Amino acid sequence: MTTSLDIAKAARVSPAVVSRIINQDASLRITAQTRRRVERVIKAMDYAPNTCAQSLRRARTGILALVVHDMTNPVYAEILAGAQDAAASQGKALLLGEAKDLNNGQSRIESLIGGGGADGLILQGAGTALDRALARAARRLMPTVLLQSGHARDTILMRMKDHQAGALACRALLKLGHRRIGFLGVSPSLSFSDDRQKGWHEALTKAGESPTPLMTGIGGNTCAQGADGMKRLFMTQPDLTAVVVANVMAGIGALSYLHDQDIQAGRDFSVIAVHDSNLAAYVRPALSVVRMPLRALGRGAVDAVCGHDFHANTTITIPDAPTVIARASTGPAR
Amino acid sequence: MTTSLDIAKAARVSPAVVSRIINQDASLRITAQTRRRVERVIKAMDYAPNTCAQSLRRARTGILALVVHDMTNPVYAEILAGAQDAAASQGKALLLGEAKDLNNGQSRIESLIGGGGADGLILQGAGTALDRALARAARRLMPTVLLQSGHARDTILMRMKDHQAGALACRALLKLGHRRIGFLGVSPSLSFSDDRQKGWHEALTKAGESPTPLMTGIGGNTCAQGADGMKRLFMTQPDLTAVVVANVMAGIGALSYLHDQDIQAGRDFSVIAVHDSNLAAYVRPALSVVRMPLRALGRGAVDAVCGHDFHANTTITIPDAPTVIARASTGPAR
DNA sequence: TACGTATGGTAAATCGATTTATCAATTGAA
DNA sequence: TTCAATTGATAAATCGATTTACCATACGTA
Repeated sequence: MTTSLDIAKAARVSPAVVSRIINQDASLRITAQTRRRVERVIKAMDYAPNTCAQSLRRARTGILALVVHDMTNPVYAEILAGAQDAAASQGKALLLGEAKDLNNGQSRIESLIGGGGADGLILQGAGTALDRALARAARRLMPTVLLQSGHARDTILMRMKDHQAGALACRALLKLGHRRIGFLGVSPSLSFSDDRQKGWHEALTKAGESPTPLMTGIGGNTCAQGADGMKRLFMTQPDLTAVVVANVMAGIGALSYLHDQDIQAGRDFSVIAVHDSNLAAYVRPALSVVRMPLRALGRGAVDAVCGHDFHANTTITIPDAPTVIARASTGPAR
Repeated sequence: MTTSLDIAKAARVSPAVVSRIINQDASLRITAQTRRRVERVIKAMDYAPNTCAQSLRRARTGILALVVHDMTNPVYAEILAGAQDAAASQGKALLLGEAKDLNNGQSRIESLIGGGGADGLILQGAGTALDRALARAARRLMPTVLLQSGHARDTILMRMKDHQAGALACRALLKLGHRRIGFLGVSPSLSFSDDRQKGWHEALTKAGESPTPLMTGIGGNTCAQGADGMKRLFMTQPDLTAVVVANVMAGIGALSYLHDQDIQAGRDFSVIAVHDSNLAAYVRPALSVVRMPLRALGRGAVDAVCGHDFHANTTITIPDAPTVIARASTGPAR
């Protein structure tokens, strides 16, 4: 590898000059001639500073670690895309990890986080003991943001308006005349799912209904879980005419179950899910949704971690309001 | 941050001992007592070696760079997941980048790649000038793998059996009695899409048909592009009774178009797409597909990059054969 | 006693870039 | 002419871990 010393020798200057030119040190006074000479050598030898040496010296790497719980899920992929987007504009790179690969400090990403290999950590959907251990290890070293759920001292929790999303979804169905409206959550242990459920509960209550636990079920965040959840919910509560599904993938799964039962979504039964995805628009019947600011969430996390004003032990809620997008899977109650 | 010197002082040994204990140097002879003392201090002070210093000294980082062309696409997300999986078992971490964020060496991920911040590079769907520049910058420094398409000296091209996939899809339709079978590619500039088309072409020709360019169209890799492509294909070639779609997302889009035209997929018209996705099984009608070894592709790329036997300037084809999964979107020709 | 050989460690160079303090030479002013 | 200030750079310390070569001391043996 070409080093700054190689450049320095070839350009007949000291490594200090090379470094200061590359880093645009304004206090460096040299003749235009010398500057040109060095710049020409840098280009000719295709020199790029060794980033490890740089990071060691400067004590920052320009890398942010992001750990997610299943990157193949389009919903989380969207958050990831938002984070990547913001990272790129902040001049940072993203180190990506799967929560399931965490291994008590043995995995490479954990060593990197524990050993100053990243400038910040974003942890999505924290919940397990390993998540907690990672957050604990990171928070002393670098700004740490928990996305959507979880809590640990000295970190920021970043969330969306989940309560409002649940309420909006439910109100959209109420407006169509539905009264018996069920709820399919992601998982009861996840606070954001819980908040959506509370929103649903509140909207129903305000409308004069009395929601019961029997009207709720677990739909997960995959099509398979959603189909299964819909089936179970129907068994316990056959009189429902509509349902709020807390995750769009589960919503698509719910639609598939209805289709297989010859129940026509949008006419015989209504489904609305939380999170948009371009998929929701292309399944048939098209799935009505409450769009959430997923990209903004990812972006916000990166900005918070990079920002000079990192305030630990706070909760940040992305201000963008959830918006209802009515498609064919919702229709008037009969 | 705690350094090895801090540990050394607290345990009354030299930093050399600390390092050699942590790295399990077999040639280190010390009393069990000393070893315990050091280990206790390491644990008590929660010491983790600085990874930048480590990487600088050892000239390897334990990081692999992976640059993709749209991580929100479930198909590429699957490759990503395979890569992450293999990386984790190799004890590596993944640095993730979007091709669209490449910026002529200005982005952080490019500096890292150019400056030895990664041990290898995997570039998915290379095609643009920036892709080429990145591959050129990387290949001297580290093992570089191009996934699915692209070419650059001193790199490995890793691909799947795309020709076979196209042929299998087409043959599945032929077996159902279809003769007028169209093809919706991803983009003509992508070699893997082209190979699938060649497979389709060959299968049709062998069956005694004479495929023409008018029977092909562009479907991209999103639902929107697929719906649009299906529409155009119908306009130019209204006598088709079935179509092979080169990408599953585009396939879902095609289904949506058919639905909106009151054409019942599986009965009036058949659709089979390349790539499985759990979505394909949950749209209605369920989409028939040719499943490709996407995870194996991602895994293979990581293994190739990490392997001791990196042979540049070769093409590796993932041996797993594509398999047809017949669902409801394909049916007998009428 | 003298010599070889384990035993239990340590000293110091090194990886490559950054950065502060410093220095020689030149210019300008009094 | 002499002192101060500016110009155009450089020397050397530093970041933190790794690793090679080496060094005391104690032990066993002839």
